[in-house]
Amino acid sequence: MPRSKSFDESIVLSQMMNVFWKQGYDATSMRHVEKATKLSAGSIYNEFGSKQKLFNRTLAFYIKTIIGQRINSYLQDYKPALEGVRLFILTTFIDVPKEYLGQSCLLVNTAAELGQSDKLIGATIKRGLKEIDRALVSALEQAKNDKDLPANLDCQLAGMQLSLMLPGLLIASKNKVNPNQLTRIVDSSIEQLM
Amino acid sequence: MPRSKSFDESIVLSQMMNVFWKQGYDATSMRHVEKATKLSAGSIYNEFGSKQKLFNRTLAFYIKTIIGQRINSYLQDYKPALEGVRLFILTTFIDVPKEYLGQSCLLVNTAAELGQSDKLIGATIKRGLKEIDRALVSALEQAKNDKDLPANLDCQLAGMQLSLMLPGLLIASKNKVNPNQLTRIVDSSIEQLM
DNA sequence: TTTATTTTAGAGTGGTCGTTCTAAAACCTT
DNA sequence: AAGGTTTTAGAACGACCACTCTAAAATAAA
Repeated sequence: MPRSKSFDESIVLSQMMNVFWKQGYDATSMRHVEKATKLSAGSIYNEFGSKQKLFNRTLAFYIKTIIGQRINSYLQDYKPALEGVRLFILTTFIDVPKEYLGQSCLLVNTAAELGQSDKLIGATIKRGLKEIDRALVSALEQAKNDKDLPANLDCQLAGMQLSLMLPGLLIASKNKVNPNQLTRIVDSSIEQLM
Repeated sequence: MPRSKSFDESIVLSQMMNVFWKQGYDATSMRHVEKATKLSAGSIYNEFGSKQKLFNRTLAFYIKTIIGQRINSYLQDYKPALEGVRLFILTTFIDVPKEYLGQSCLLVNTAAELGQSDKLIGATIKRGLKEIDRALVSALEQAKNDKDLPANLDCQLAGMQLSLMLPGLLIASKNKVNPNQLTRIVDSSIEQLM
């Protein structure tokens, strides 16, 4: 009978997530990955097949855990729903868990870095972006039901409008624009929906 | 007396611009640059010193020419000013000159790819972003003077809000979101200022 | 035409990339 | 404990990276 694996996959994925998140796809070499996971290249290739597939798995893991958790916290049952929307957006660039601070968002980073140039990864990106969008829209609809937003608001449009701000917020925050200023922009964007 | 150079700098810069614009900084090797400019590595290093400096010069050239031209066309004396603002934003993802189609914006791409990780280039990015912001704000102020925007509008805030949309629009457009939908978002964002 | 100076082409540098290979170590069943 | 199988570590692979070097070609003054 075979020897059993010595590593826990979700731990490894979360270690890889940190490396890719900090440095991006291209700038992260397999040497970096080896170091971060304390596995050797052989084991990694055995398990994941290629750097591309490895990254794709990592990105999917990120969407499921990091983004999924924020969706759960702020866009699922948060009351009032509109405040949840606000917090969801703000937490893209403030109140980031200490260990991830300044790393912005892996999904958006990747969307900007790789775009549709890589088909496999591109599909994962698209799925992630759509997930955010859907959650935002449904939270806005909830807020509309709660009479916090006007009855004639096009939530689909408003949701896309808000999700469209995320990349800009991340880039601005990366370039050291004052977070208070960014918060004011978010607040005023939400107010304009009312 | 020395032999004179056989190339025109602004032609070379515009050739380099195309390569970097299409592929990004990391993905572009000196071989690519050699091929695009039809110069050899030696000449390029003679003239620019390093890949980093070369890219920085190219990015500055892009800001001066491509972005500068769009600022001139739409944010300087365009009447009505508010329509100029609208067109400036829309032309980030539609009506792009054929030869640049689908390349999105080199400045924003770079801001996302390199962020503040490279100091030299980071400074150029910051300068470029600020230039766009300033031009947008002053066009909004013009529109306010023309009574197309309410007198109590905070143009500074509104300008940042609009410029913050640009990265998101580019990423969405890169990921094949319907341009008509994006146009509707831009229009509704501008209407919300009124 | 000669001479001084610069630009040029392109081979060559050491280093790092993603990936593969190999053989020893580790594990589970019998 | 022995045998069969897998995982593992780490060396090794060819390819390509940014960059440098060298010597020939090109130029413009004398």
